[in-house]
Amino acid sequence: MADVAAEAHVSVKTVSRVVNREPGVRRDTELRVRAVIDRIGFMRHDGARILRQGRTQTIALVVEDLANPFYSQISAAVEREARIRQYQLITASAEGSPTRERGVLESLINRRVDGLVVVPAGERPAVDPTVAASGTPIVYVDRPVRGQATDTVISDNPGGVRSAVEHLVANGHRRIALLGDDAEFWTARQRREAFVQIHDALGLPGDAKVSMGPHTVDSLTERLATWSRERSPVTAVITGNNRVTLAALHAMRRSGVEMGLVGYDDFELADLIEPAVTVVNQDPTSMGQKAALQLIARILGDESPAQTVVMPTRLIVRESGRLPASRSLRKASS
Amino acid sequence: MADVAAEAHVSVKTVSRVVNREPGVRRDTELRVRAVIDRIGFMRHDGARILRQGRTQTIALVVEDLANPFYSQISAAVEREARIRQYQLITASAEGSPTRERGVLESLINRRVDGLVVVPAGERPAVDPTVAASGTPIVYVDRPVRGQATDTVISDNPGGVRSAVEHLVANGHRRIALLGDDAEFWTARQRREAFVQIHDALGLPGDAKVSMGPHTVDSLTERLATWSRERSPVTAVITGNNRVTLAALHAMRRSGVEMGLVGYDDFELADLIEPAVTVVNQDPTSMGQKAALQLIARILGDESPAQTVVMPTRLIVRESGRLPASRSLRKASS
DNA sequence: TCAGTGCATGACAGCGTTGTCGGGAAAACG
DNA sequence: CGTTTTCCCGACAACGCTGTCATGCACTGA
Repeated sequence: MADVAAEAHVSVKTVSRVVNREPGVRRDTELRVRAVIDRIGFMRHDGARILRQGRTQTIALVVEDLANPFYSQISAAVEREARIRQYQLITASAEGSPTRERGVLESLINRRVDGLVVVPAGERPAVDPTVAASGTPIVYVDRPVRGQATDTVISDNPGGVRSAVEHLVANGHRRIALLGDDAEFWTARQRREAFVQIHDALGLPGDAKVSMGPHTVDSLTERLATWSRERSPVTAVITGNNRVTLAALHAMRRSGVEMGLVGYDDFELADLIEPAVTVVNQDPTSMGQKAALQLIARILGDESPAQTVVMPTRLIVRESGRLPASRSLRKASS
Repeated sequence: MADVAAEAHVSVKTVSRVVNREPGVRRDTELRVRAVIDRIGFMRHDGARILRQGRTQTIALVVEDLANPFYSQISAAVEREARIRQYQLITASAEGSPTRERGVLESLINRRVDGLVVVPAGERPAVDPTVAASGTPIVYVDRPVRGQATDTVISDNPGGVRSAVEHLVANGHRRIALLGDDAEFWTARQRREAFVQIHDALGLPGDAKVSMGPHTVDSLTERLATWSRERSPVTAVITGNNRVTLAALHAMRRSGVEMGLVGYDDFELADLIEPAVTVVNQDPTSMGQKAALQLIARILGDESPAQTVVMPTRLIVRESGRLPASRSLRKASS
């Protein structure tokens, strides 16, 4: 900027004014400055600008695994909202480790990001004290965090589970089991509790059968085989998220057991496998968008009380929820 | 930092030394400083540090659509390599628009990111002049860019297409067509050219049939119907990428035509749909990793000539490449 | 005892901007 | 024509940190 100033015979401040389109520069001076800028290819150094102004116009997103479609959709949505509002997005993944998450958060706060969208890793005692102390606005997504009230966007897990169970029941299933993901995850636990509660509320026979992860195709194959060999066999399972659904589908294919299935999380091609998989769809795009908007509102000074937004889920009915018998009927008639 | 210095009765420089674990601080001074740091919750302001040191320890990734699994895998890989080496990753999406891409790049350079990994959008005349002028190292992924030599990581499109065609031919197919994506994409064009060339080289009957995108399920349904009604009908198609594969699968399901299929890009559950889809697998994770490593090498001063890395593809043989007849045989015998 | 050596520490400048303020010239006004 | 207002513009400091260099002190060896 000093170079430009020298070349154009003005002060750095005037160059600054031109670059930022501030008023108070005569037309011809502006043109002169612009000419020099173009000639020597000057580009404003935003680092210095940030240091001076105290705002980074950057938000950060911390997730577990960017390659998981659920998170990548959230990520795409957050990036989009941020970009539209002139914020840049730093994405970081904690790979599910609270330790790494701590480090990542610290580093982001050192950078003075204006705000954070976080899918908290594993079990956490409370809002991270580092973050809390920094005063950086933060919005949690998918899983809440214990401790003082914070903005949170989660999806309606009990509602989703209920819709799944009710759908199976409506299709004649009575012995329904849950294949949850690792109970370390809050969502997995919440879905488990909802399942047990609804199972009992509906007066389904026996105790609610639940198997929590982590699952492998092998372990699931065995599990399903066991369940289907019981005196009153399980006829349908609900899978706790996209990972489990995938593994369960493989296990079913391998072992040949035919069970009803409702998966948590929609996925591409769910309608093309046989039978087409009925799912509880969470809307990660909306969740990401909602979180980003809420965060930016906070950054812009919104002081209203912390808010927990519960996003509705939607049951996408395909075929896997029917009784195997009725599925064959459909096939024959089509 | 000044506050800490005052409280601890040392100079800011000493605080700086402690914070950065520089040598030359007596043990007791260090402890005193640390105590103050903890007490008042000081956190280093990396913005200022960056301004002083000239290095941002940040790289940026520009892709088309973060929600597309192909890009989200690249993104996850780049983030991982970056994080391991203490770089942060800014992710930005250009949504396929060269204009937006220009803006995004400019903004990233203003931030003085240390390097860029870019999946260039659409058609581009050459290396972006803004970027070129800034001297920021850049690595292109998935598609090269015309103009001066630059580091590029692409996958072996001709090889991938050849393996697909050969596989289909080996399974008895002769009338093979290509469903490419939008010819605006370099990869789509390259795969088309490879297809035509191999088609002719193998002496397959007739002209190589090609239909480029953008495709919809509707348009594909019609296209496939037309092809299968010809005097010598097309018996197998190759789809140009994951998007097209998905649409084609839906179209096939809807129209009931039975054709051989080899898809470009592997996808989850490809093995569970009926018939299991044979694919040409590119390895986005390796591509992202390779690109990140190359970029960081450049940042660290690697001056060797620009390099184009061609990543091999791998044909994952499942069932969709067989002739429909032999597929039924398999089903009956299993 | 004195010069020489090494270590711990501090003063200072400067990274590239922008906010504040003040000054001078031109324009407007009485 | 003198005075006030308006408009442009520049000087300067400061954002928070770190690299350089200087300083002072303790210790060593002759």
